[in-house]
Amino acid sequence: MSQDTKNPRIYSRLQIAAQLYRKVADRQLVETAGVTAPQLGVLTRVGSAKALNQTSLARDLRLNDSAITAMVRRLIGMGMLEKTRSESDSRAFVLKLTKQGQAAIDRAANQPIAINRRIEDEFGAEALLQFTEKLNRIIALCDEESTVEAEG
Amino acid sequence: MSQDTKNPRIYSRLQIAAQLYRKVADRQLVETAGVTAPQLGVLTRVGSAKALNQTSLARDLRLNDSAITAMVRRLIGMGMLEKTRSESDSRAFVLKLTKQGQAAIDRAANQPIAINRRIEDEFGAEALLQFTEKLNRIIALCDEESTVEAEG
DNA sequence: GTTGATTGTTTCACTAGTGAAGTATATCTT
DNA sequence: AAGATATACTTCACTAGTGAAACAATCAAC
Repeated sequence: MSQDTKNPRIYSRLQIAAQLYRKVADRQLVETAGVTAPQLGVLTRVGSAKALNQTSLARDLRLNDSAITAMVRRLIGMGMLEKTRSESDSRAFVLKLTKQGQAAIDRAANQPIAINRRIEDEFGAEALLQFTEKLNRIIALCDEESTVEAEG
Repeated sequence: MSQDTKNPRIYSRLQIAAQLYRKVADRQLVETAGVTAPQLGVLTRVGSAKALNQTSLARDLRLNDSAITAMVRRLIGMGMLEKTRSESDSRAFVLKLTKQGQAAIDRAANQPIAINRRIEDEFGAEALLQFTEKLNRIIALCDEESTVEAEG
């Protein structure tokens, strides 16, 4: 009835969906691959790049630098990742998968988790595309809104 | 090319959209109302209920109890919320808004934040409805997936 | 070739969430 | 009425993110 019941609906639904999806995906991924979803995201990106540093990784994943610092620390602790000083730039590190890290990616690739399957099947290719299109639109609008604030 | 590029797309887009949306909404809300988006969510729910306890609040917001414990502690510290032992059940607390808490809600209601406006306008009523419908579908599928795991 | 700005990373203090384990009170069951 | 079970809440240890401030290395300008 108030404006409240209209506006927050999309915001809070989005938050709930994202949180729940992460929770379920985490549970299934930890089971099959031994890593969480965000961790797999990092490993995958590192694996598909040659000589990636943390700043680029942050940009790719749209996280800030300190999130990456923490993430990388954890993954190194788990023996999934290695970090060596870059030869060309001695401020930077070069990230590399360990055998274990690669193995985690492989496990995840070989046994795709149920929830992803489920959502894909339910939605179908077209609806999926349409949906991600809208997510991209939201991302773009948030980006605009940020830069407007920063400038104005 | 691999399954990787198809599956994670929706998951990671959803995470990025939710995170970014929260970030921008937080920034704007803190400015206008002096609270974050999750905090406003709690205040709003408390304000619209008569005699709410923490467990019901947790259910309503789809959070677990410990998240509520922490959230409520913060809001009490900010002087937005009050907590008194329930008369009918002495395990439970009854949550109530302070004048300050009500004022925060009012400010948020009177000056709706830009990003919500922006997204609503861009999408239009119908697309918005369709979009939240799909978010609800994801939520439902995650719920199913959880109960399947728990039982099976 | 110093000087100044930019870049890569870390640290710190914070919000916000999860899950497991614990404590107290209520509620059944008999 | 006692004992078992359920409910309300807290605590703890954790993941995952933000933003601001610091530091060192690099790059541009002069």
